[in-house]
Amino acid sequence: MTTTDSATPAAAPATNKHFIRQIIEADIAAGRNGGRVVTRFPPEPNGYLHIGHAKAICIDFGMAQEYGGRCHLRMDDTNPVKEELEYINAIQEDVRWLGFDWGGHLYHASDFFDQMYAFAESLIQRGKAYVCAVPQEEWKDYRGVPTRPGKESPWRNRPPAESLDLFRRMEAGEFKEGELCLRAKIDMASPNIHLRDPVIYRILHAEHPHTGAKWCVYPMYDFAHPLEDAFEGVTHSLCSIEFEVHRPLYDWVIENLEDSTTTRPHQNEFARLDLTYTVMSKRKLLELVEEKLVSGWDDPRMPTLCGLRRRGYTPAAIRTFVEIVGVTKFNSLTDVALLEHCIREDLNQIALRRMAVLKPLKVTIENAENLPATVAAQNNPEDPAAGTRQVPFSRELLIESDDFMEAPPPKYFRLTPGGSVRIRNAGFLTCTRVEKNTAGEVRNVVCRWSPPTAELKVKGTIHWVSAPHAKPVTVRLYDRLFTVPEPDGQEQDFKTFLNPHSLEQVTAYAEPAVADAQPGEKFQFERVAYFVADTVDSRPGAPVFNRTLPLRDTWAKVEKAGK
RNA sequence: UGCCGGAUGGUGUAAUGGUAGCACAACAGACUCUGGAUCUGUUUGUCUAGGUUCAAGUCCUAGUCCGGCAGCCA
Repeated sequence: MTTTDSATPAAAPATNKHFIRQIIEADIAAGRNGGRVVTRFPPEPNGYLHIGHAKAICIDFGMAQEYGGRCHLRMDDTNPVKEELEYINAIQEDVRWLGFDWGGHLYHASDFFDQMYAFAESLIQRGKAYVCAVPQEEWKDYRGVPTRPGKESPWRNRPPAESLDLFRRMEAGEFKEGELCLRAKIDMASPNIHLRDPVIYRILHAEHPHTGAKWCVYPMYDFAHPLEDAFEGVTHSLCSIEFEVHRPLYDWVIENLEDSTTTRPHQNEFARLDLTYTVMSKRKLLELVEEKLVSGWDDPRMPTLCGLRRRGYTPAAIRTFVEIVGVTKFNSLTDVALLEHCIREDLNQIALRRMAVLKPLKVTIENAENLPATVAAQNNPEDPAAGTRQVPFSRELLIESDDFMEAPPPKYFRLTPGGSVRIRNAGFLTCTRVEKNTAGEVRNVVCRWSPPTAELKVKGTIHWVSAPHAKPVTVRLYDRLFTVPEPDGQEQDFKTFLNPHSLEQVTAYAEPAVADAQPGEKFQFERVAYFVADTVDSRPGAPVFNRTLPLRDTWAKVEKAGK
């Protein structure tokens, strides 16, 4: 966690009354569940959270906040084969970083394994579930396909007492994985496959990260999820649209719950977030990590929350982004430019300004008699409260090599032979001559300096650092991870579209104040880009900077258009 | 070809029978000690065909296209 990300426990202000808000308001108005609003964010701890999860988090926690309710964080750990403790901790850190608080309401699906097991027995006793011995290879055949009904298992009408006995022996560990399973007895002819006697408990001889060796039978998602919601008193179970077809089963479980005192939760579905120039599936992100195409889950190019955090994104920007994107059932693809807009807007307000030169060119001042030793510079013109600092000045400066051109194109406002330019916070430079190396390259731009009071008419301002005072710092220039808007869904593998230039490391020369940057601190290197001091590789006095994203560059556009 | 969803500018969304609006992007201009920021303006849209109505993005009918569902994953 960084020092400058103040985790404001508030969602972005509501911009529109989307359908989830409408549903909740109608429920409150109708007095359903006593007008209470309880939501939950239920990640499976089998991977790191990404920007897509951020949408769900902002909705789940945001709705609870907005309507005076609460939101539970729940680890959906019903499959010990895939889940790990490492993820459980990372998930909590990420949700907290995003600015949300679950109070004392941290749950695990596994907290309710006893109750779930008891409920399963109850279903058996009521003839609503049975132990099935159809082997997995044959089950496909029994289940049928969406267009054709399935056929009933030969064990479907096994007496409850027999099923109960077998189920208890399953629980006792008497059977191998896959040998038996517990199914709900619903309707093998249903057009909804999820209602064709779905498996609700399976045998898994696996150590569970939370319950250890206590169980060898584990509930399936479709059975466990509605129960978790009911047991926790969740009123609004908000999830993504691929669960829409599961809703009848969700309702079946809830309706068969005998305890009428529990809350009656309802499931509502919204579309997932998808972004251009990235991939979002856990599988593909894992692939990038495992094949070392990125440095890890927190590589600043990754769309994971830890990656975005390390890249310099702020929680506020992500929350605003999610609010702007909105909530619908339409499967959309959001332009990553919108996310970039949100982070630019936030960073513009909060990032301290500094000067740093990425591709240095030497400037020598010929009239060195009356130079100031330092000049004052505002830390953030957008925020006067950020104060000012003194920046050392001298007769030898470094400027950006792009800021000098011997033969400038039209509308070039920077330094040119015989021309003048303003240097940020420190007066003006007028180029009197240049010195070149034997290859004919400009190595030194000799200038006459004029104080700020000179009021020279210039169109441009450039940044600079004093050469003898400059601190070399490592700077990582990150760019989009992929070269095409939709690396997914192409004919070729998504990895063929990896951007070979997504990371370029250079040494920049910065004003001295930059050396004191604390890990996680955010800056704008004026006229260049927003940067964050890396939380992993920075050392005291030797920060490493990650480029969050470049400043808008109108000149680059003009230049490109001219070509 | 079964079931469940969905379709509004390039992108994301709003309008809940009454002037199709907002944001991003793009483009043009103003301003500026960041070619940043800010401000102004411009371009571009209701999937199709019928119907109801004084009035339809919205309601009805038929179609088209897109997404999801056939793990003892979540």
